[in-house]
Amino acid sequence: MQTLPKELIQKKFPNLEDQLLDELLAQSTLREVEEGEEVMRSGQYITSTILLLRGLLKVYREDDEGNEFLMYYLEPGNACALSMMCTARTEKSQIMVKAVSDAEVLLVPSHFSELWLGKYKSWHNFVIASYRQRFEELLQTLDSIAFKGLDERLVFYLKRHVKVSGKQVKLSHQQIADELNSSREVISRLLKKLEQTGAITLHRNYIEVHDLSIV
Amino acid sequence: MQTLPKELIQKKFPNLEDQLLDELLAQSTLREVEEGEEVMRSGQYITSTILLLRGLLKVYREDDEGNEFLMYYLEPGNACALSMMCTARTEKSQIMVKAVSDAEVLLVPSHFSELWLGKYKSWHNFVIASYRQRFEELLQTLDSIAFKGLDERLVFYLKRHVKVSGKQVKLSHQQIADELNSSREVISRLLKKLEQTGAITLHRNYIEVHDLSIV
DNA sequence: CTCCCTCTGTGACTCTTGTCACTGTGCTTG
DNA sequence: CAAGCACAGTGACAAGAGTCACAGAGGGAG
Repeated sequence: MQTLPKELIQKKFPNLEDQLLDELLAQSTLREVEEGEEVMRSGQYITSTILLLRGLLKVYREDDEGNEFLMYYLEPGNACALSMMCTARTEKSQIMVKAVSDAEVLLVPSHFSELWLGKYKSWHNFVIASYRQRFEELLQTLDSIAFKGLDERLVFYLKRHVKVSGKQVKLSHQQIADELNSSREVISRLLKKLEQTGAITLHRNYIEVHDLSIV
Repeated sequence: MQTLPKELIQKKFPNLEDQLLDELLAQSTLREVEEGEEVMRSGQYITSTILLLRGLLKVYREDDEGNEFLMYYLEPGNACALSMMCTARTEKSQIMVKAVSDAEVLLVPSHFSELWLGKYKSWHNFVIASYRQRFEELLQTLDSIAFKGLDERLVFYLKRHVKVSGKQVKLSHQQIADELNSSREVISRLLKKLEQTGAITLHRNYIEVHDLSIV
């Protein structure tokens, strides 16, 4: 546990009212997570709303057979919408949140998260805005899966990665395949094609993105 | 325009507070839609939140090439979560809401919908509950597309249909294919297989569902 | 009853994606 | 330096799904 400078939270979540910030400081706990660590695991009981202060998180969907795919990223100032839906989720398919880089998250006990919905206007605005934003992103992911071939999905995936982490994509083909719920060989082939168009350059363990709009 | 009996709304939306019901009566308009009519069309500018009083609606996702697939159903007492996100949606991919049966919808101008979020606790609870419910359903749809083959998706589709409309599925193979974003021949073949297991019986223009749990 | 149109069934073919097997390659570690 | 290992490339094959062509079958309209 570290000290929680109010200014930091205020900076990342500028729309929350002052009194709420005080309650946030009082009731929530700060957690530091390391790169690669799972912030939230499938099947786990959700007791806190997750607010991201620093770092980058990935949110995956998993099924009961170990398959997974990337739904979207969370950046500082975002909240995990799914952690706000503390309905009793007894389904098989579940959510996994993993830290892409070292990160700091603020854990708000669900109890307060619910309470504040009625108490603080800025909180319920924030929650509704979060839902909307995640809904939109989820729809985009859904589109790409439902309507596009794997080649286009790969481009979509790379574009999104570039947006949050820059043009040096430090991932192996296997990792990309996992996040697209595909297989390594197929991804290798498609990446090779992309390289031939000049959109990317392949290296060992990382990909250099030049221009994905030309594809 | 018909008269709007307050009792009817109260019955379908039991959690809305009394004063809000009065405002609802005052500010919203009732619209009757016929079977097959499109309540909301792709690309259209969304100016109202849709509350369903009677009938059954289907919500589709469409892309720019005319492809579509069914996201979920709306039943009386539900609201179209997407119509609540009146953010400027300039994307190509869009939403379409179609009436499965004759239906009555209540159109609440977005202005009031937003206003009430702060004014009525029961309204913002309702909105948040709607988001959650749709989010859950969307995730289920996403799962079936991402992780399952077309055969399982077809079963999922039929199950959902049975839940909202009963065991007499009055749809042609072509319609089903469209809603799964597939093709008629493939659906015909898969249905034939299902019939051979005894789960369903095929007729002209409708399917009789016996037991989909055995598949 | 007959014509016609829509719906359904089926075989043949293609394309995409996944799987298997194997090779090569560069980094790391002893 | 040599061995080992994860990563990457590639060909061959299989399975799933989409497309094309066409044949029946059923129902409605005249």
